[in-house]
Amino acid sequence: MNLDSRTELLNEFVETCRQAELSITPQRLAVYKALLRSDNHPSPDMIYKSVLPEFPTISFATVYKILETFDQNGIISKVTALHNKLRYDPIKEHHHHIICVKCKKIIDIKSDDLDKLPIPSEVKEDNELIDFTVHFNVICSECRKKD
Amino acid sequence: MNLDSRTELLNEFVETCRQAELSITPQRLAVYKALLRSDNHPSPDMIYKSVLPEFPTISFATVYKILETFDQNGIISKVTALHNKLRYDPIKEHHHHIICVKCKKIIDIKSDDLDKLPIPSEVKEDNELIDFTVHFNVICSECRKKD
DNA sequence: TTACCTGCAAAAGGTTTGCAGGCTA
DNA sequence: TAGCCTGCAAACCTTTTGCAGGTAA
Repeated sequence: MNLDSRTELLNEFVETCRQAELSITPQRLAVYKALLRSDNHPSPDMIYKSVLPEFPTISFATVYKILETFDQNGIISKVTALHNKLRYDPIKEHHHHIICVKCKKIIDIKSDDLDKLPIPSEVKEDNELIDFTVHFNVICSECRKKD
Repeated sequence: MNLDSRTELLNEFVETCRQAELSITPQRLAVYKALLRSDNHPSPDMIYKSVLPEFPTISFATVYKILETFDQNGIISKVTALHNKLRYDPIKEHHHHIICVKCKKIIDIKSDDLDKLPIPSEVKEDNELIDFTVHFNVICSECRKKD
């Protein structure tokens, strides 16, 4: 990432925090900078280690809380909502998933159109493609009712 | 699932086990039947609870081992390879992911074609769509070299 | 000044591992 | 019979929670 776009993103971050009424603490800034620095979809412990040199007193719990806050406010996002539990699929036919980000319910969808989606050349360039699925992240009707 | 297709799948299961030189133990059969019974992409503990009435002595570790074995032999599959660690994405532009199922490396892909994929009507029917991403599950070149 | 935020520590939750004994093929 | 499979228990790893003190606005 070049300097201009980093500065731009940092300004945007400050603006987003103001709008969301989030304090811009040194810890939050450090975590956000670590995220900008990263290029590999970091896990909380990677962020923690990356922040540690410039912030030796930060705690693991704080990193978790900050990341969750950022996610809640649309500043960053989880790569998958299904990170906290192993889920198995017995169906072998090619299909796709609707996933409720709140209750983690998973619904299958079959769609010929989706099955035929264009596979970008970079996918097969260096990798052995096993399969692909489209994940539709939603809030399901039950969870909407609860809010 | 109707009886015919259940019987068919069970026969297929037996055949797959033979080909993979897997013993067909009562425990494995019970777990497989529980998977067929399920319609909600069960987690290991859901499978465990589902098997328990007909198999009160089965252990949690066995369920995990059986599910892993089934996955390794293509009998079932994980809904996401990223279940064992939270991963964050700082990029807000719409994009998609190449995921190595071995080392869990994640690579971004941008593609206008993928962004425009047809969203099945059932997705928006009852749910509030937040976003969607295509997950390309691969074995990356580094991991292939290791094997 | 006040509500929000951090840091510590402990707990919780999910998954993996090692090993001894038992069962399938 | 031999090697694979199970069940138990403990360990491990990640994530969450409660609370007391500190800090941003």
